[in-house]
Formats: sequence, C-alpha cells, structure tokens
Amino acid sequence: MYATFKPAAQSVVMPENVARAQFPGAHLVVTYKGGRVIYAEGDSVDKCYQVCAGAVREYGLISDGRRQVVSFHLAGETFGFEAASKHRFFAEAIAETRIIVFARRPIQEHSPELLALALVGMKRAQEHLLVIGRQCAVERVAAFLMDLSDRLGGVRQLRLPMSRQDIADYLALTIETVSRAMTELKERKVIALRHVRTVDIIKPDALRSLCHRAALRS
Amino acid sequence: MYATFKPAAQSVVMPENVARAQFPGAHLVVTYKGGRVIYAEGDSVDKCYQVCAGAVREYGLISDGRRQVVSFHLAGETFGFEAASKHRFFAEAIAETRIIVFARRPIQEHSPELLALALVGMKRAQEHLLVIGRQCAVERVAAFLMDLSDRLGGVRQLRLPMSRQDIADYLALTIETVSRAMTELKERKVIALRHVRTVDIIKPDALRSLCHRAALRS
DNA sequence: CGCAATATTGACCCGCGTCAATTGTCGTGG
DNA sequence: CCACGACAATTGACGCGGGTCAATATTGCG
Repeated sequence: MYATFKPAAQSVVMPENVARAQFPGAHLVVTYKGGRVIYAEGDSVDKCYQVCAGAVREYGLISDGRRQVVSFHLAGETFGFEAASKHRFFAEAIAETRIIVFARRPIQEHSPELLALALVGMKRAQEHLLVIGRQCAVERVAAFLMDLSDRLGGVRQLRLPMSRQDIADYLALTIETVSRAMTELKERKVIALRHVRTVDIIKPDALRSLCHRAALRS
Repeated sequence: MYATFKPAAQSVVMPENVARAQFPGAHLVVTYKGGRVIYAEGDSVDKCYQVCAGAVREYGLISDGRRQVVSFHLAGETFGFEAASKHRFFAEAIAETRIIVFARRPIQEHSPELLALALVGMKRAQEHLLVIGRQCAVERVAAFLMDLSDRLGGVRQLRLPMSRQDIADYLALTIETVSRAMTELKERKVIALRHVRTVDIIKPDALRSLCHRAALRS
C-alpha cells in the first residue's frame, strides 16, 4: 500500500563529528544518524553536500502524503544544489552517514565543476524518468540493482542501505510489488538474497538485459 | 496502445533561415520543419540551443521501441547540454520551429548562466518524476496543462503544439488514456476544448488542485 | 470531396495496488 | 541461551486503473 509520509521533525542537526576536508571554501564534516533530515522542503539553499560514507535519500511529497524518492546519493556523490532559493525536496540520511558540507557562496565562483555535477544530476533524473515511465515492476527493480551496482564500481554483491519502502518510493511501486519482483528475480536465479539487504547478482547479463536501455550508437 | 517508435532519419539539417542573434559566441538561427531531428542519441554534444518560436520534444527510446518524452522546450527555453560527450536523448522540432544554435565551447567559459539553466533542467526533470511516479491519469494531464499554462505566462487559453501521442509519451500514458482524461476534465467543466489542440482553462483552481503539489512552507 | 492522419469512445483484461495474514530479523532482558 | 516484542519483508486473495484491441469520429490537406 501507499505509505503516507511524515518527514521526521527538525531539519537542523548538531554536528556529532566535525573535521576539515580537502576542498576549497569553508566546509565541515558532519555525521547524521539514520533518518535525520539534512534539509527539508522550504529550507533555503545555501550549502551543498558530499557523502563520505553512508547514503542519502532525496524525495518530494504530494499533498496527500504520497512520497516519491527522486534520487539516492551514495558515498562520493554530491547533492543539494537547486535552481530556486528554497529547497523543493527533502534530504535525509538513510543510515548513519558522514557528509561534507560546503558553504555555497565560495563554491559558486568557480562553477565549471558545479556545472558538471548539475549535468550529472539532470542526466540521472532523466534516466530515472525512462525507467519509471516505461518499464514494468521487474524491469524497474532490475534497473535499480544494475544502477546501484554500476555506481559502486560494478560489484556483484550489493549491500542495500535503504529499506524496501525507500526502494518502492524510488521506483514508484509499493513494497509488496518490490518484494514480489525480488522474489521473481530470485526464482529466475538472476539474483540471490544472501540476506534481506544483501543481494548477489548471479547473472549480470540477464539483469542488464531486463533494463531495456537502447544501445548507444557508436 | 504503446506506439513503437522510429526517429525520422537524418540528424543534420540545412539551415533554411540564418541570422545573427544577441548573445556572445558564434551562433546561428535555424528553422526546423515539424518532425525534423535536431540531434539524435549518440550525436556528440557540441552545441546548445534556444527556441525562438515553436516547440521541441526531447525523448529517449528503450530497446523495444517504447518512447518516453523527458521534456518539452517552448519559446525562450534552452536545451541541449548534457553531462556526457554523446547525447543520450533525441531532440525534434514538434512543429515548424526557429532555434538559435550556440557553439558550446565559447559558451563553456562563462558558465554561471549555463549552470543556472542546468539547474532549471534538473528541477523540471525531478518535478516530472513526482507527476509520473505518483499521480493518476487525470492528475497527470492536469499537471501537464497547468505547467504549460504557467510556462506561457499564466494564459488561460493554450494552443498545444504537440500531438496526443507526444503528450502520452511525456506523461507515460497511452493516447487513449490521455483522451479519456481530457474528456473527463471537459465533462467536469474544468477545461473546454475549443479545438482538439486548443484548450481553454475554465476553472484554474480546480485544475491546480488536481496537481496535488505539496504547499511550500513560507 | 476523398483520403490519410489524428483523436475519441467502447469492451475487455491484466499488472499492480489494496488489504490482510504470515514469516523473518533484530534488539533487549531474563 | 531462549522469550518476547517491534518492525521489516514476504506471500496470498482480490479489485481497479489504465493498457490493449477495435470501431468510429474528426481534422487536415490535396
């Protein structure tokens, strides 16, 4: 069933762990416990963030409480810049997560890198549209697992930081359907579930072919 | 039904109409007939584009031919920049369309504006995800009409440049469902169809409330 | 006017959402 | 170590929204 969603209270979190990092501009390293809000819809956009360890979900809500996760951010990935001055989405740590926080103003000046990041963000969102828009449940889950594997450097064993609910809200499905799709992939021996949140990709080719992405012309 | 899709041949078009424009860097004004390909998947990314008049659809294909429109670009809007060096999507003129073409290299240098445009593109894609992911057919069509109206400056009479098929592929529906949704909005007297492609918004409030977007906190 | 392309409408059916029950996982305390 | 409770995930039964297929209507163009 659709889960009606309430973001956990409070969007300002006390740094539990502060350190310096290697990029220019003022920045901090902050550790968020799982479920903590990094920023909320309506917060002003004045920082950007890079994940050191852990994972982040970024999502929007519609008025009846349905949630749509628009992206997951894994270790090494950057997020938090938006066109408007107020955030349109929520960002939360999925599990305990260490994050570098940059002040946005000093970053803004030398923007070629920031531009590249924005373009990557847009590409991800558009690819996601193809998946959500035109693929069935099993294909969506397959695409999700492939994407995660690719972003982690092509590993065959995935440890999922997020719950089935998070995956469902990302793929615009329900937990039940995600679960059934997982079971089907398992029965087809495309994947194996070593543990509920630990997936072994047994047949990467079969998984990839389920993703239906058009072959790029040379 | 799902339409299986073949992009019209040829991705290089002879300029039918060339002129100078007001931005820095080498650029041309080109007129594309309806259906002409501006760039195709796999083409190298070396220009960016601004619509003078007309409209453009940008879309992806999956291997079985299903199409997903990821965005429409209207007069005044800019498109064509991507993270990779090869285009991931196709862009086509919907009807006869006049476009300013910028060489990308000279643009690249002073990128703050380009960054802003990329951020707008990302925001659009993410908002679109919310619609596709979590709203039913009538709501999607309502959101589509509202969005178009807003981008045209809040007009109440819309002339749709795109076909039902384009709308369907944008909203991840079928033409039949788009048609039924239009009929329902018409029967509820939320809109009126002056002509198949000319929509009058009779009850803007009703239309907006169908879009279910969470109210932004102040 | 006639033909082709586009849009609408209707009947049917299937994938996925809904609701409900069951199983599995993990943390805490005896 | 097991008992217990809370939560997460799985599985089953069923219904509905929207896809499929087909017929009809409308629009645009020569």
